[in-house]
Amino acid sequence: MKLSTKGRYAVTAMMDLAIHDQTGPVTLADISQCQGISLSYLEQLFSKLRKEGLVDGVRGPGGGYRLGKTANRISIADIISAVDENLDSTHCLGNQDCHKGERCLTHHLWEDLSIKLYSFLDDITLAQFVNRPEIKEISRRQDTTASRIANMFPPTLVIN
Amino acid sequence: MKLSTKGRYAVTAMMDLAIHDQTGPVTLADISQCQGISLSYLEQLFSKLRKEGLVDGVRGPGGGYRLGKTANRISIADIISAVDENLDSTHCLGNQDCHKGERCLTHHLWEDLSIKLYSFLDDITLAQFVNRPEIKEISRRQDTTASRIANMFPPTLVIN
DNA sequence: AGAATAACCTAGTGTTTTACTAGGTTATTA
DNA sequence: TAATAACCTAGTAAAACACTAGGTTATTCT
Repeated sequence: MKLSTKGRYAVTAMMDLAIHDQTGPVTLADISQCQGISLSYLEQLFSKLRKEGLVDGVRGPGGGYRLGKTANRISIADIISAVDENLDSTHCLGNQDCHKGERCLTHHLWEDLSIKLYSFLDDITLAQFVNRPEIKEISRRQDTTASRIANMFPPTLVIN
Repeated sequence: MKLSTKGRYAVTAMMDLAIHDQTGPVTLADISQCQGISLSYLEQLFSKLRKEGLVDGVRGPGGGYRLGKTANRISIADIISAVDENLDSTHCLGNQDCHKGERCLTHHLWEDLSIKLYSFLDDITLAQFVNRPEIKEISRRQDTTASRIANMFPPTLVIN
């Protein structure tokens, strides 16, 4: 389980899709402009998301991307795992010389932590973000100004 | 909140210190050999850990590093924050052109998730790993072989 | 049918981060 | 006084990140 800017890009982009799930597909050009990520980089990320079945691509005018499953079946862990290569090279590599055994000990402890973290992120779904009434309202109307939304969303929110 | 191999190195090294907290300081040379990380790289990581007060360095023969606080006051989040630069550049940079406001929306949603993740990792302390009876036994005796420990620690463990 | 759209694909590139090497100095212990 | 091990700095190879540039395919609208 790795967590970097790349994962954040993917998650926020998926949030965008989830918000507009009822409205229709979202183009990568829109996400690119809104979130300040290069179009081609987004395409690469979405290629991986698509291979994992997290999004569906719709070609042609009026097309874009939409969620590949319902929002409550897409977890944050799903998204991050999809874009990170995640070779998971945590398995004892060349540690046979560890006479006291601490290597394997800390390795197991880390693996345990890693599993707990994954479970944590796997229990958080896109639906938990989108099914809040304030957000539903925003996804319904398209003409909302940024300032109004900023008022509706103070810096700190509480999920669930 | 970033999570990478670097963070894992720091966490597992700190677990090592926690395990030997009663026994005495642990040298970076030992950790380097056991965990397969270069000594100088460890020194750089521990320089940051030291600046955050998470470890104390003991010079000279018989020296090494020990925990800077009690294990129950050192969280995983503390350790990861210490070694990652963590400029936290998630704050709306050049997104004023976002006419529909989705950028700020997803930004807040991500920030919320980020806070939840931090809280999660901040609630897990080194003590939770070390205070288990099996591990206490291991830290008591020094002659334990790796195979015996491997038997004591199946791949999947459950914390708390 | 033709033009526009937008997904989809590949190769290459600058930048940053990662992890390491190599050299040192200081403090402590035997 | 010699050995130890923290502590420090500079430089570097490799990987990951994020982007540019060029295309192709499928779909929709005129």
